Amino acid sequence: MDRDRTDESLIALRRILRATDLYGRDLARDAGLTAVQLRVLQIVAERGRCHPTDVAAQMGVTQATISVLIKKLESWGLIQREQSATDRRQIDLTITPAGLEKVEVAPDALQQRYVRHFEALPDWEQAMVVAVLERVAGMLGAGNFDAAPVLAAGDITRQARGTNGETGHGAPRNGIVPGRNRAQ
Amino acid sequence: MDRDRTDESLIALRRILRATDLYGRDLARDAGLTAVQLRVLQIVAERGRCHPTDVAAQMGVTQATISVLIKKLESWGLIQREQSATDRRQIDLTITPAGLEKVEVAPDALQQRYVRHFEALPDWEQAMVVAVLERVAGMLGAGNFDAAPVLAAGDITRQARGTNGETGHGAPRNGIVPGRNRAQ
DNA sequence: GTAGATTATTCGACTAACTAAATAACATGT
DNA sequence: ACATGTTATTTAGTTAGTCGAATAATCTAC
Repeated sequence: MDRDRTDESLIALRRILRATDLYGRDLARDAGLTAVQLRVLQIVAERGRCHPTDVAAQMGVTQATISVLIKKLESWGLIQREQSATDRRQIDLTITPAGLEKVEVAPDALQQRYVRHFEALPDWEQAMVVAVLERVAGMLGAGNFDAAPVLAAGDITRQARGTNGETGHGAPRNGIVPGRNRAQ
Repeated sequence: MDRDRTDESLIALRRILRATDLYGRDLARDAGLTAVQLRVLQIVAERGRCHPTDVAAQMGVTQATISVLIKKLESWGLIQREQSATDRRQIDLTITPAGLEKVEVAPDALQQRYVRHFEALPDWEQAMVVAVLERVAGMLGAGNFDAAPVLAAGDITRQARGTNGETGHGAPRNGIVPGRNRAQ
């Protein structure tokens, strides 16, 4: 019966979402940010040079809200604000290296575990996993904004991989930015 | 090269997470709840008869925080508090039908799209998707609390399936509970 | 060039989430 | 029985996120 199949696949998908959700909540904390702040950062990282209006629209909040979030993130050196050349009312947002590091560091815990298991799979099974995941991503409608401008594949994984286990977070990992306890 | 494979699989996984994340933020709003409130509800739904301490631990907050969240959710009839029989300091939390409805309604938009595509797949491909998703869930460490006590498979999907497209949210969908605009 | 629309920011005010500390009720070990 | 630990709640106070309205700067049409 394919009714059972659909159920099974939904349950498995749910388990995946649940696992990532649990991490997701803690990720921001690990980065010393709130969930909302990290989200702004992620959006800017993905879009690469966008405007406050875009971010506000994508998050479903007003410009006023974004304005103060951006202000904080800029004061921490995580994103950069500069007046647009073409339309001087607008502000061009770009993510800084420090901000990019925050975004990249985030998925660490999840990825490390996953990558370890994945690379232990036999070759044919790896291929199958890739094929299916891409199919599922498509079925979820996640397909469009492919070719992420900033987060290239190598960048995403460079940290999570690498066999030097101890310092999973790369080297510096601390700039000016807030504490890991209280995200002002 | 299996380096490329790992990258590809991570990218696909990322796309899945991104898609669900975008929905995830809006889900709470659709339910007229905040993200945190919905999360409490989800945890109680999964665990089925648990204690505030458990929820607090899982969410990484203090008991005090949970206490007031639970109070609100109870006042809205979404969860039930009753003194434990075995240890009368403890409170047994259970989700109410109304609360369950909130949790189940949530993934609708996502699921409908997914299920539609999934059921259009040829048989062998459905089997493959199920197998891989379960493997991935295991690799992500999502494996343990299987056999969800409350959310049985049928319940999860009964709403999302069914070809009557228009009223995707089932019938009643509105009880006493807060508005969809401002989640007090 | 002037009128009207857009873009971003600031200000004031409100709510949700969170904590620490105090309290109350209950359990447990000795 | 008593001391100690656990569980949940309340209280008071902090912070972050959010909005609406007001403001300033700038673009666009006419």
